[in-house]
Amino acid sequence: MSLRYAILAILTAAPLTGYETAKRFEGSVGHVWHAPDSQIYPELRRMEAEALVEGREERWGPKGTKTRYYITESGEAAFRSWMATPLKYAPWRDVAHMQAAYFEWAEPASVRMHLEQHAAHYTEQIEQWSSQIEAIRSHEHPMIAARLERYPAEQHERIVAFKAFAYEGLIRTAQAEVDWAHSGLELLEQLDGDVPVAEAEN
Amino acid sequence: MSLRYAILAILTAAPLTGYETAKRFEGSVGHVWHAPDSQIYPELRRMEAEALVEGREERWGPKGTKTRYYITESGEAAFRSWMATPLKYAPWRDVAHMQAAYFEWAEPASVRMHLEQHAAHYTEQIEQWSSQIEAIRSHEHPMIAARLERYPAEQHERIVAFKAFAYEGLIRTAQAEVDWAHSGLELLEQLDGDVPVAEAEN
DNA sequence: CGCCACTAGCTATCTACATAGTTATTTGTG
DNA sequence: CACAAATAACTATGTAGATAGCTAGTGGCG
Repeated sequence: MSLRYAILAILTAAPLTGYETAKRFEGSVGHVWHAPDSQIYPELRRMEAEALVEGREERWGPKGTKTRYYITESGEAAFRSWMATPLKYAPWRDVAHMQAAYFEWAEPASVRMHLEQHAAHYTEQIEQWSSQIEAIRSHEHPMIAARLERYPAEQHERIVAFKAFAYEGLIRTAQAEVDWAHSGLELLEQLDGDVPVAEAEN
Repeated sequence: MSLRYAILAILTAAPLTGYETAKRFEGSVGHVWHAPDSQIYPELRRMEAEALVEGREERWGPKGTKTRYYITESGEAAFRSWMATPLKYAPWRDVAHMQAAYFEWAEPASVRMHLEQHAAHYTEQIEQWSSQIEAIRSHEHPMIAARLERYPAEQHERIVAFKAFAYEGLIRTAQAEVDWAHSGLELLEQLDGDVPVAEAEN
């Protein structure tokens, strides 16, 4: 159900075609929420059936047509109501930590590989999120620019502040993952001394 | 596919019936990995078909029978091979942070509710994981005790260290979530001054 | 002896999501 | 003009997982 609200959220900034929506989920929004186009097209049609969005046919060249989806009053209301409802937190499921609990079954070199991979993955995420924050704060981010144009100036501070805040949270948790991986590498050295770099299996 | 390896992991400590396996995923293991019994029974049968586990029929009272699953050589090999293979990190999908990015659509009281809920949720998780760590370090944890009995004393340190390490990672990230929520409450006060507690919708 | 909680095992349905296609049109490049 | 790349929209299949149900035997208690 969250995909629906993610779509409503980006449609509050600008009306989009299915294709454009999918591109958003591949690009900037994809750093926070990911969805393939095969989910987006049917979801948009379901949302239209429920009158949360309105699809308007547009000419596309001499022969083709495309549908641009506009958020409706009742779509905005649904989004607002979701924003006022407590989230339910899903039961835990984290492969990396589950696997770490059984590291005694891995070669020390594999443990090192996993921990280095973990740190590298989250370090890269931090870099991407950080550059998103910069673009948001400077209003250079195209989605933010489009959004700010639609809303009165007195709301701009809030809009920018909350978006930056969301990304800051992702960075905080990612940093905790990196720190954890590093502390794991220290633990590994303590247990086994200098561990060689793994040769990859597969 | 990860459920399969989570099951193999706990079967390395002791052979279990489907029912016992499901109970593990409700209880202590459930703090790291969750799965309902409706997934576990068919998965165990698939694993038996692939010879990763061996099911042995046991008498259960005068009339009933139950099946106890034992990990096989090839099951251990599959687990070890998984432990040597790099994980693939799934694309990001986090409802709480996605929602936070659009907090300008919520009443200040709702924002406060969400942030307080977020902090409370992860604070509770931290408490549960902390008590797990204590039980692991003191060898009081029943799963750990069973496991240590099966493995030679020189491996005990590794087994305990990695399990505690895994939980420490969960605690670190959860603490980052709590800190983030608190920084959000500060931001909210900065933007709106004193915000009243929300009345729940629904 | 009747009742109930627990143990045991299983099924059915639905949604979310991943993966991997297909078709056709437009637009820019050599 | 041929061709590639991008745009647009859609489908099909499979797995993971959530939710909710079912049947039936066991063992203890009043």
